[in-house]
Amino acid sequence: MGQEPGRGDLSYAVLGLLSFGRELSGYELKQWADNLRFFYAAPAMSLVYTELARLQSAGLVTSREVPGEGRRGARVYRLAPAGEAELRTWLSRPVPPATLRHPVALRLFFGHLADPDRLQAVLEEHRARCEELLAELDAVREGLRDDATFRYPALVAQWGQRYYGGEAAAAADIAALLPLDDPADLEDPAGPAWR
Amino acid sequence: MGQEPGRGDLSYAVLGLLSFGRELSGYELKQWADNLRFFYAAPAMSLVYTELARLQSAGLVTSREVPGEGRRGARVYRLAPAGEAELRTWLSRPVPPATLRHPVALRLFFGHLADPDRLQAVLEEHRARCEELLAELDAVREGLRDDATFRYPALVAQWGQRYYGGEAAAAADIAALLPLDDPADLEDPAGPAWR
DNA sequence: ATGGGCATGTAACGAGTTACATGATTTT
DNA sequence: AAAATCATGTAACTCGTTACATGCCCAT
Repeated sequence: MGQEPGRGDLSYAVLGLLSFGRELSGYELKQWADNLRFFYAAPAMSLVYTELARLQSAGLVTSREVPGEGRRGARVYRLAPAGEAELRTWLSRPVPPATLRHPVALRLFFGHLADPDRLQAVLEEHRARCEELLAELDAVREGLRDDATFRYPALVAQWGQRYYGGEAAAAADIAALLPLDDPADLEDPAGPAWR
Repeated sequence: MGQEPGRGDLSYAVLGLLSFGRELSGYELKQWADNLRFFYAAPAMSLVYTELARLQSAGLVTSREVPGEGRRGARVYRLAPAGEAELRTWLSRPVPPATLRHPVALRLFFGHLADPDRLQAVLEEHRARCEELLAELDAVREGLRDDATFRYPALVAQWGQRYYGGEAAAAADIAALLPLDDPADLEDPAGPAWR
């Protein structure tokens, strides 16, 4: 009896990364999977390996040994027809709601307890982090450009730039509204600084 | 020896919800906690109860029985001084990175495997969901208006409207770019439809 | 020789969920 | 009479994580 494949989205992400026509080792697949970090939690190394084993025993991927010239050999995985079929049905199934865990927003929610300077620093840190991700996304898009195979990943990267650009701008605008000692700041339903 | 309090942010969220000066039962606290859903996963009912018990045995909250007139009595919780101190030190500690799990983006990433109509439907569904949340946030802000106690929560709600407004717009703009059969769509580094 | 990249896995743990269990009171 | 709301809790489980364990090859 084969291992059940995990049915979380991350499971399908691992499978999906094999759908671009490349054979990948677990190690390589993990590098690719790290690009998911912009919009989804990247799977841990250990998860990639356990997931690949599961997918293989479910018949969704095949693997073969590649003796390494010089370096250590590796086991590389390839998407099986059953795996592609599984991916297609996955894409036709209902999409779970997006989940966001935004520790900065959570802290802002309890801003009445925080040192105003600290709150500023938290927002600024967040803004800076978003700018970093923006730069990383630039690099990703640069690497994806001109390869039609990755049109959809490139589109997602483009979406990500918009997303993190928005986050950075929001952090800056909110920082400009603090400290919130004057309740009048909130009178305009759309807020004073944007819209 | 008291139970260790959980050290996840959700643990502090439960504690923080008692920092607005109200005494709350576990049940009531859960209603309040549901407002966190816009920017953080709302804790399950069962978590609220177990967390309150932990917080109490750690001395961060106190509780008392309230006999119910007519309806069933309840145990209500109040923030203890040690709990407020704990919240303040929490707010001074490093903020973990935001984590986003965006199943729609994940599916778009593997768009080359999907039926184009299905992809459109997924984006439209996401857009509609964002509009719903936008409306819910309107109601939340309406309820929070005029109460200076909740200035920061109101600010977060305002941020949330900006956030979900951006998400809805992005979903619509991306839908307009599909299907991605012409790689020329991606030639402009900033994208054709925005910036 | 030290550290980093390649390469693979196991074991323990954690933070949270869903499912289950119970029961009064109120509204439809 | 049924369904919703108020009210509280336990138990099982899931989806991951971090920590641990191993070992080769290459550059500094």
